[in-house]
Amino acid sequence: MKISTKGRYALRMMVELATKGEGQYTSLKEISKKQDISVKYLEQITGMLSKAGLIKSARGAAGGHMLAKRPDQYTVGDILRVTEGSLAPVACLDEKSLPCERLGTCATIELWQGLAKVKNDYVDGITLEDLLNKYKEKGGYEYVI
Amino acid sequence: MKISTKGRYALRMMVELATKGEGQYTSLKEISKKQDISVKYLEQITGMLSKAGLIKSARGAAGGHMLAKRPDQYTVGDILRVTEGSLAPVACLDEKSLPCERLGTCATIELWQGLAKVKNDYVDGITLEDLLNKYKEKGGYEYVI
DNA sequence: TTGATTTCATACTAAAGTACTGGTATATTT
DNA sequence: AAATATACCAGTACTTTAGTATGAAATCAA
Repeated sequence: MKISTKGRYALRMMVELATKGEGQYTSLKEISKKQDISVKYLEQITGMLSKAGLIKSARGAAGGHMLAKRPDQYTVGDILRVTEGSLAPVACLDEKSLPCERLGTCATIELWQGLAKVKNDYVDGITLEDLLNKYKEKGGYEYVI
Repeated sequence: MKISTKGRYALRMMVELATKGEGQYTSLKEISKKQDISVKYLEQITGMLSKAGLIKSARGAAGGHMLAKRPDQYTVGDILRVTEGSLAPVACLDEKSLPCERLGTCATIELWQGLAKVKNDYVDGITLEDLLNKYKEKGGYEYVI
């Protein structure tokens, strides 16, 4: 019942990207230093986010990654669902899952549907901008002139 | 981010125990048949529930398991926290965990605390009796005269 | 054009967690 | 004593997690 490092690191990386001005690329090397996560592992995460269209990436010497939208346009749910897969607490609620044969007499399906809903509603009520503001508040981001 | 079989089976078993009158033992053999879960695996789950005081168990020929309280006295959260451990989405929120060294600048701790709260509040708002009623509604429990 | 930098795409691996099964001991009823 | 039933401890196969390793491809600067 835990969020994996993929999802947690993805949020930390997105916050880091959000500290940069629009149209500016940030390299994984830099994020790796600031967030203490290996470049190689970050690459896997940017792969997911890039494929899902959440970030734009550019190769080469001056390349890196940048947000595809403004920080307030991302919810935490958007980012977690890409990196963690569905937030559903049971497999039978996943989109790709086969219908459960116990569904007819299942006493708990509404329970799980409800739990999925409160989780999704909660993470969709918080934006990347909210996280960025927390980060600034706590001084994790040094203001640069 | 999934509930494991331990938690799911525990709920199904508790519902099955709840169908029985007060003071009446149910054997794992019977639950195993009705819920199609191996007796051996159910043993592990009853072990946890028994240790936590959620059920009373008796060995011997007429033994089995029974609820320690009325169905409306259990929340789903009570049962899940025993079998799944904490519902916290990140390890640093677990009681026994060491304090996170990143806490000072962590932009996401409030996010995880909030998610833990909505999850716990939700599962604590549903009782075993609610599940039992669903089960009866759906005909999973045959009424015995 | 060469070299440095950076992403992209897989493959691999060690450790941990999940979902069980098996065997023995113990307790109770008949 | 025999049958029934849980309790407890161990083992095991499988999957997932959390990375690391290798190398190719693209871009830019000198």
